[in-house]
Amino acid sequence: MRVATWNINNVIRRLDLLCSWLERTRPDVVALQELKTPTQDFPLQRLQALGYGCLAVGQRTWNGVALLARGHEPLPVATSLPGDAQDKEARYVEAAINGVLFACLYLPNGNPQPGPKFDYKLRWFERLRQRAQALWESGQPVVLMGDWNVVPTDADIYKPDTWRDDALLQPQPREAFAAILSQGWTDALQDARPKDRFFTFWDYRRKRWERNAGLRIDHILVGRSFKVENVGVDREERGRDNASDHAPVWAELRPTRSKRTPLAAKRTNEPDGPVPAKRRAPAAKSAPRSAPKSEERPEPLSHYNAKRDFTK
DNA sequence: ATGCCGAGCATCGCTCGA
Repeated sequence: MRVATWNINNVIRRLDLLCSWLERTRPDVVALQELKTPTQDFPLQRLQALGYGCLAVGQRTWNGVALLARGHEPLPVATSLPGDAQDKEARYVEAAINGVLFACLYLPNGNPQPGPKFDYKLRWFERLRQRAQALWESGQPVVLMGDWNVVPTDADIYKPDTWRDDALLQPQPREAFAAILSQGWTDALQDARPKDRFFTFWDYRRKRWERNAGLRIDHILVGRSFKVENVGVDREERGRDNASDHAPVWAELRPTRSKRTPLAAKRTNEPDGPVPAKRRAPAAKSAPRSAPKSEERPEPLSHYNAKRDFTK
């Protein structure tokens, strides 16, 4: 299963680029952020024509998130992040797709800091931490992906000192990101290719793309039901005319366990954390990089996901 | 400290993003 996240920076303006990328790379599930369009203006028909079911949560001018699923209609689970009924910004959507729970998130940027926007970022991050904890404990197959607006370490930016006062590098959001990872999630890019340095965002200003002055702020976090087989950043998308300032981040995931294992894990009270190697499925060293066959995917859990409201 | 780019809109100048 190939999953991807892309801050598209206006889905209407970027629609031709998005469709071209979908046709070339054929991801199974895509998380989009910064749609910058009301839900009713989301380009549903163009994406459906490419075989994608869509769940969009839009908003005029700013924000907006969507989940796209090739050959499936995403089953809505949540259209906002629990924990603050006053928060009206379209930054979170969750759906069950072919038996896997996907969250698409657009974390507040937080600049300038300190200030009310940074406070909002920290509160939002804490709500996300609690949500991620609940999803981890559900035992379901889960993938969290989006624009997290956090540079996890100084190795994830071209020159940290020029950004030292920026909200993306502050200790508090970095600690919040680390706290979510410590629940047991795998940071797909970091885990699969720890020696490589990836950037996912290059500011339009100061020729930062031309200078490869980038940041890694778009992340795919994978639950214990999957092994990360391959990852990448489609950098060429950032270099195109009329491009978003972010590039797509993708990961190839392979189920690690049988369809019953999440429930078995709950019965045995397995503690949170990485799954011991002996309990993983055998490493698929010779496995092809293409998407797994349908019979290798987890059993659909729609009967479970569709009826359970995770927002309560 | 500022504008640098790209975009929206209470549009020809401001705000926002990151």
